[in-house]
Amino acid sequence: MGHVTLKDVAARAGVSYQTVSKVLNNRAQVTEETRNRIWQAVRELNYRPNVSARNLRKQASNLIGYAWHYMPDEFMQNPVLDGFVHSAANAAEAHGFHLLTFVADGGPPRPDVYHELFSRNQVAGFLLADTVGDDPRVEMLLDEDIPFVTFGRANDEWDFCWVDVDGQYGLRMVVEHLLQQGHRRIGFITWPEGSQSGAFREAGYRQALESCGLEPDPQWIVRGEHSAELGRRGVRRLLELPRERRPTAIACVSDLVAIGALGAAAQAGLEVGEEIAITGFDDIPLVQYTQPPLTSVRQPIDAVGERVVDMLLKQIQGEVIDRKGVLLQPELIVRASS
Amino acid sequence: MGHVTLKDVAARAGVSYQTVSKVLNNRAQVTEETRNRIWQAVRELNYRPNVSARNLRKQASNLIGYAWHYMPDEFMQNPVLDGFVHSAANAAEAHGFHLLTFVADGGPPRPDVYHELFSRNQVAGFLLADTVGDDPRVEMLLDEDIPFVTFGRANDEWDFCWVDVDGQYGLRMVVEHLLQQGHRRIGFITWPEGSQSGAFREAGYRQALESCGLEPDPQWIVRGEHSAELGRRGVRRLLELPRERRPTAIACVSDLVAIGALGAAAQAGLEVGEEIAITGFDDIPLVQYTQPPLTSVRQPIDAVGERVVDMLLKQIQGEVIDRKGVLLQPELIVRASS
DNA sequence: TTAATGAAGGCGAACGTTCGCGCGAACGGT
DNA sequence: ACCGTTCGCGCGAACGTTCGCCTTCATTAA
Repeated sequence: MGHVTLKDVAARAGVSYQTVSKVLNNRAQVTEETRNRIWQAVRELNYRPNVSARNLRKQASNLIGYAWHYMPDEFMQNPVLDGFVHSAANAAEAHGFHLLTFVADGGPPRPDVYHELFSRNQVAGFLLADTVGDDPRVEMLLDEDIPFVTFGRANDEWDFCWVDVDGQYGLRMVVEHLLQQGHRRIGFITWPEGSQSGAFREAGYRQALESCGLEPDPQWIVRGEHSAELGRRGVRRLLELPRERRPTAIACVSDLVAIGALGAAAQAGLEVGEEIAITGFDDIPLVQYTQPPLTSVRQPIDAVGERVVDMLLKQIQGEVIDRKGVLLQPELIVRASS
Repeated sequence: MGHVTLKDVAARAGVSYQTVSKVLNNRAQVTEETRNRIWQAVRELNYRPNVSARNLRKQASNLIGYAWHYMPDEFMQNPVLDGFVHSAANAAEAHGFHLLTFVADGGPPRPDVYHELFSRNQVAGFLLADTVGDDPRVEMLLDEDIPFVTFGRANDEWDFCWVDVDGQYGLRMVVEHLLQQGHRRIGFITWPEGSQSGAFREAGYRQALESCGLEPDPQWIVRGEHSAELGRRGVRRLLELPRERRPTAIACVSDLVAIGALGAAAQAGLEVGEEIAITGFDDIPLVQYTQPPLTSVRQPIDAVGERVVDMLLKQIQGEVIDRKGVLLQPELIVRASS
């Protein structure tokens, strides 16, 4: 048989199909007995509501759009984002929503892709990751009053919902840990200026040093595009410094960078964890297996997914959001590299 | 203003709304002039069709389900699958379809998740990756006559659509290349018996050796679960063999395994590429940057995505599929490790 | 007895499309 | 002038829901 509809169920239960609908949605005043009859018919016929019909009638959608920002030239996919999508999808499914993922090569997708999806009523809102400072997508979504939540902050002057992990706190923990290990000259290999999360992490680095009365030598900071190569280059450059200014510990802005750094340090004949300390950020699964295992900062990625979906669904349902920005605290994972 | 519907467009163009629909779907007999009027009204009002209404009426869906099989404990995500999803999503979008991704922790999702999604008319069909031999999902989908295509083969006795990369050919190329480099004792580090794609690759390994008159020593084959650790263990074990039986080249079943092998060989004081050859499979982006860069086999992943979507859409539209199984040929990428 | 109350469930309409049929006008041929 | 044909477009219906209102009937209180 083709599709089972409300009418089929109603016929079998001996009621009108609208009543069946009400029972299924718990907004019915019916006797216990008819309710049971209806549920039994539902089970016997294996009825499943038609999503399109429901969405059409309710002028809604049970889909959440997420642009999967794929970069084939990137050396390694971003496990943090993978974890984010996964937890967000899980959280959404718990509320009867699903993730519609669309893709874009190279840069982030153009705002009109979002607009199109929304105005066709295909999705009820969006989740954004890797936003940039003045992200045109955020601007458009805000303008058009389309529900969305970002993972990561953007332009501070815009008033929208975001969830982020406190990178400043994360790096402060890292550096405080290194200081506690006795290190006094601590390098930092990071992204170019202009990166917002880079700036937060750098602030944490400086803050920890300064609260200890130390001023970071400008030469201790090496910048470059996100890659393992940056880590290698950074270590080489830091090791070239004269002995009395040479860092004994190096904090890296990400695990990927730290992996490069690990390699370069080993190549330079240094035993990481003994003669030099190296740390990462993100705690990707790989770093448990590096030689030596890497000290890193774990992002509470499941919590991020839940909060993000929670806020988005509230927006979609038109509720007021009490706290538009949510900052979650990461966790320091100390391993043998420091 | 709220949503612009066909009626709004029709009012502005001075025609009935059904005519607008026909014009937009190119099934109208109308004068050039009214067609233009209608299109102009569409543009002026920025009309976008309502997906739910369309799907409801057409008894269809513009979504393709894909279960994103996430394994947090896995050391490294699978870049091949990422590439697959990306290319499939791209191909789908070119035909007005989108990917609905749902998730499952640990193992593959239960068949009833698929069934549910389909019977609610949420999706029109499915894409499956990492299928296993007697995959219960495949069995169910076949039983229920739900459109789907798999990336990778399953039980040979079932008659369904699949696209796969010829791993046997891939490993034959690898081993032939190694033979050509003068190697005569070639090891193979692979997955446990029972893995289907493992079996194909192993067949290629054997075939190449045998066509050269060599018989593989059983000790040259090391098996274990997919991990970098397997590579390390494999190399150690192979290097323990007496000198005259010790392989001078080692083919690994995947890049991940090869990365472990690379590390263990270096640790044993061997210069990879000179004193020993090591190869991988998949050509993940990372292996361009290993020390030394890894010889690998590149899967034609874009082609896979396109074929898969193509076959699925044909099924959805009820066309007959001429060739149910498609085997695509990979490419050998020779780098310094061999 | 009667009117008010409330519970149980039916009914009509609407959400925005697509699709087949039908109708009037124009047109060409006899 | 008449008839068949084609063109251009309108009309009604249907897809499967949800939602508010209405009807029916039994119960209760005055």
